[in-house]
Order: sequence, then C-alpha cells, then structure tokens
Amino acid sequence: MLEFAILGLLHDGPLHGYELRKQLTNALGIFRALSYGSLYPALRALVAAGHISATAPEPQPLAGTRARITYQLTAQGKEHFQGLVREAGPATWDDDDFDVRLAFFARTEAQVRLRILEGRRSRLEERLEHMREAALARRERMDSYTLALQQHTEDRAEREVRWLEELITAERRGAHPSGSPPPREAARTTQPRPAAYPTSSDPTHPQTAHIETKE
Amino acid sequence: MLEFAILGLLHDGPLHGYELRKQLTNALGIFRALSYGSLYPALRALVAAGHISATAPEPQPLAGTRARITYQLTAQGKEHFQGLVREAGPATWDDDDFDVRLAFFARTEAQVRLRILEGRRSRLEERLEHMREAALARRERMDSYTLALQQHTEDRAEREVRWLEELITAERRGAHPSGSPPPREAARTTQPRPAAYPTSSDPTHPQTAHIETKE
DNA sequence: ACGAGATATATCGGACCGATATATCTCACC
DNA sequence: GGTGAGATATATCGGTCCGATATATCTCGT
Repeated sequence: MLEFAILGLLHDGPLHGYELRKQLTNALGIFRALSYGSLYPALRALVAAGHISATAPEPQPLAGTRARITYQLTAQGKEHFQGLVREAGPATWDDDDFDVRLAFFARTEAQVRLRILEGRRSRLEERLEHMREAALARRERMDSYTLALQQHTEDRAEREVRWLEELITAERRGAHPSGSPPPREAARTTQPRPAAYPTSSDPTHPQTAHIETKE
Repeated sequence: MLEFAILGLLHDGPLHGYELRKQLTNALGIFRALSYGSLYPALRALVAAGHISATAPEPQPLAGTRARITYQLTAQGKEHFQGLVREAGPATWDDDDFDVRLAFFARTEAQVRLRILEGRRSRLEERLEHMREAALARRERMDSYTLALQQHTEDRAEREVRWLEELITAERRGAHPSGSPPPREAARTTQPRPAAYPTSSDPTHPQTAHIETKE
C-alpha cells in the first residue's frame, strides 16, 4: 500500500523523502503520520526493484538545506503502478486502503473506480448489518458508553454509505475526473438534492463482488 | 493495547481464545478483525506475566467442541489493568486506542474518562485545523476525488467533535457509569433500515465550525 | 458416507508505527 | 557573537498487529 502511494505521488514529479512524507501525511491526508521507519525502507525497495531511481545525494546542497536524495519514477515504475491500480482486490475495501485508492482515482480507469466504490459500499453494509445484529443480541448487557460508541460508529458508517452512493451515481453519470466535481457531502445548508440515492440504473444488486464473510 | 482489551474483557468472566476474539471483534466493535496471530501470542505473554491464568486443555471436552483453553483474570491482572487504565497518555487519543478505551469506560474513573474525552477532542481539533490549512494551500491543484474525500473526512471529524462535546457535557454533569445514559447520537433506535435520505434531526448547528475551545 | 462449515488453537512473514539518532542550516534573541 | 530552538533531511530498531495458512474436532444436511 505504501509503495502504491509512493508511486502514485511520484507521477507529479520527482521528490525527496522528507517532502514525499509531508505530501502523504498532510496533503493527501492518508497515513495519519507516516513513519520514516516505513518510508525509507520502502524507497530503497522500490529503487532495488527498478520502479524508481534515486539521484545521488546532491554534491552541492543549495542554500538552506541538507543534501538530499531525490527520487523519480521510471518507465517501469509507471507500468507497475498501472498494474497495481487494476488489481483492485478485497483488500481495497478496507478503511486505509480505500482512502489511498481514492486519492489516486484521477489515475484510475472509470471501470475500476466503480468497482472500488461499490466494493467499499458492500463492505460497509456488511459491517453495518453485522454490527446491528451484534448490538441487538446484547442490548441488555451494554453500558451507556459502549452504547454511545456503538451508535456513533453506526451513524458514521451510514453516512459513508450515503456519501458513496452519491459518488457512485456521479460516476455512472460519467463525471469526468477533471470535469464536474462530485457531490460535496450533501452541504446540508438547504438544497433538497433530488435523486441522490439509488434509482434507475440500479438493476438489483449492482455488485456480485461479495467476498466471503468471516464468522 | 491488545493486552489492555483482553484484560478488560476478562473482567466479565473467564473465556477461551476463540470466544474472546469474537467479543473483541464483533461485540465491542474494536479491532476490525482481530488476528489470531496477535491474540494467541498476547494470551501467552499475559500468562507468562501472571496477569491471567490458563486452565489446562479440558481433559474431557464437552459434547460439541474441541478441547479449549480457558483464561481468567488473576488478582495481579486486575491490579495491572487498573494501572493501565490510569495511564491515559497521548497514545490514547489515537483512533483505535480511543475506541478501546471508551469500551472500558465503565471500569474507568470519572476523572480519567474526562481526560481521555478532552484529549481526544483536542487531537481531532488539531487534525481538523491542519487539514484545513493543507487544503487551502493546494485547493487549486486538487482533483475532484481528492476534494470529495477531503470534505468527507472533514465532515466526519466535525461530527465526532460534536459527539465528544455531548459526552463531555454529560460527564461533567455527573452522569454515572450505570446511571443515566449519555446522549445517543440523534437516537434512532433500531429501525430495520432507515432509508438513505438526509436525516435532518440534528439539533446542533448544521455547519459552522465552532472550533475555538482548545485548551 | 461424505463434505461443508462452525469451533478451536497455533505459527509465520510482512506491513507499518514510534522512538530515537544523526547532521545541517536558519533565525530569533540576548 | 554566541547560543539554542526549530525546520530540514536521512536512517535504524524494536514492537504491534495483520493476513494467510495449517491443524484438528465436532455437527448437520443430503
């Protein structure tokens, strides 16, 4: 996943480790606080694999900075990234992975985008159903804190499902990456927002993805 | 963290590994899908430390199950847990850790509860501020997907802050662990599947980030 | 009688974090 | 002019937890 993110970011131009980390942490918001203990080894591995190339530590550091090593994508790395993008498997529906995938949607084919969004939605719906069952089964023995947490988590999941629904609708309608912007979280100031939920073009159950549910 | 959760759960009575995992994963909702690769080693470590004790694999397995090893809390383990509960440090404000802590609030002193809730709130507020700055700095170069994600994440964080605010208020008012229940997130108890439309039952201000109350 | 599936314990490699060490440069402040 | 806080930058290490996999036993439907 980290390697995927690095390759994705380097599409925008060469970067050195420190800056790369900032982008991944702050800018993209993915990786709450990416550790150098993950980053530098990953960079070395990518160099070893030939997916990126490293410039030797700058001989004459420009004013204001220590010598740095700049990394850039190789042709092979670009290819590898495209391969990874297409491999949108079950792991992709997970919380962290999903965010990273979404961050590089602009470089992802529409077909794959839809698959990821729908996979994520199914995943959340499964989780929700599961949560509700479990909650029902022990609603007696729950202290108020657990209950509060349970409800907040449930609410959050429901919201995300709705958000995904909007993204999916927009996607199907053919909103281009740099064209019209996807919905902005229901801006609940007003605006009834007609037809923002499932509707036509939704045969039955859109996806058959459905990964084996554990327990 | 895992050890903390195990010790916490075992307060309710002895359990064997398989069941313990179910409780941690499904019931408490913490640990999306706790791995046995974490659980069993953790159990052994806890036994070695004397915090829990293990019954030898049942000599005569009752009908219907394979022989199992049952674990129960020792007096020392109980003590250790109390020590951990009081050590509510910065690590506690993190997403996963916070959920686990909250799950055992019923066994946590009011003073510590408040500290955790407020710490969590500050953390979220910092993160929010940081996100907004970063977003502002590169609002030009953001594709629509990144923007959508950014906004959804922001919205989710705002909501959690509001939720925390309610919990904190309730806590200060002195809602006792087994007494009056804390606020329940716009209560919508059960209800099979509340169709996906914007619930406008939000009493608090819809938008407007009132993020000033940092300490 | 047979296989699918739940119950149950266990191990292994790998991904990522958190703390720490290190070096260099800038800038505020006294 | 000296000192120290803080940003920039690379690096390593131990630890925690995940994901896949192996194993054995019992139940139940067909």
